[in-house]
Amino acid sequence: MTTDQLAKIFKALGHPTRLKIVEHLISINTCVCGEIVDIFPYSQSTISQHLKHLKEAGIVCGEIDGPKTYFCVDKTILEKFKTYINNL
Amino acid sequence: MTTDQLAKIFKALGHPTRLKIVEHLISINTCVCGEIVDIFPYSQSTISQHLKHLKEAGIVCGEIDGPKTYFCVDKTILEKFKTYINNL
DNA sequence: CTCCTTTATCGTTCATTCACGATTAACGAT
DNA sequence: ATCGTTAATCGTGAATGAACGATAAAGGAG
Repeated sequence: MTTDQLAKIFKALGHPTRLKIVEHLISINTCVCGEIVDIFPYSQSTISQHLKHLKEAGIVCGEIDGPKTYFCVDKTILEKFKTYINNL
Repeated sequence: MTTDQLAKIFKALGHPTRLKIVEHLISINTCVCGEIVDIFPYSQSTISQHLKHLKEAGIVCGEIDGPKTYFCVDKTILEKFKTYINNL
């Protein structure tokens, strides 16, 4: 992983709401956008934008299934990220 | 550590230059601002701002010694940060 | 005291981010 | 074919960030 890729992940996690979204995704493994909207005091469009941000950083992936999208944390990337930090 | 504190650290590391500065500080333990300015293609004021950002996030500390300031990574905070990530 | 070095801060400009409501797109069910 | 649900995108405004040059502050050397 390049420094730029790592910095992108750090940046994506550098927002309280996005960090909490990732924590939530890890705890329940997978969920749809609507569930996250229900938990946080932000609009659907805001949550969708945060999820997009996390996806673009590569730390989260989404699978479209009909009108829903199932989001989950990319564990391969997360492990690489953890390894990087542990080597700091 | 609260989510907000953690997010601040993530955010501080979420810029390629700042991430490289932290890597450099870890590798040489401590150094002054001028050394960092010499390494990166940015002005003194820009580097100083990045260091301020890192200090405000708590991941870096600076000790004033005469006209110089010695910067280093706060290892206690770094360890707490690592622990958090490993528990993800 | 004056000069030089070192770092911090100020003020500016341009770009990006955050949050929102409104709209669009895609799909399922009736 | 239409309606309801779900999510993504568009467009906007306010706030923040990144980089710079110029200036200020603080200390050491002569």
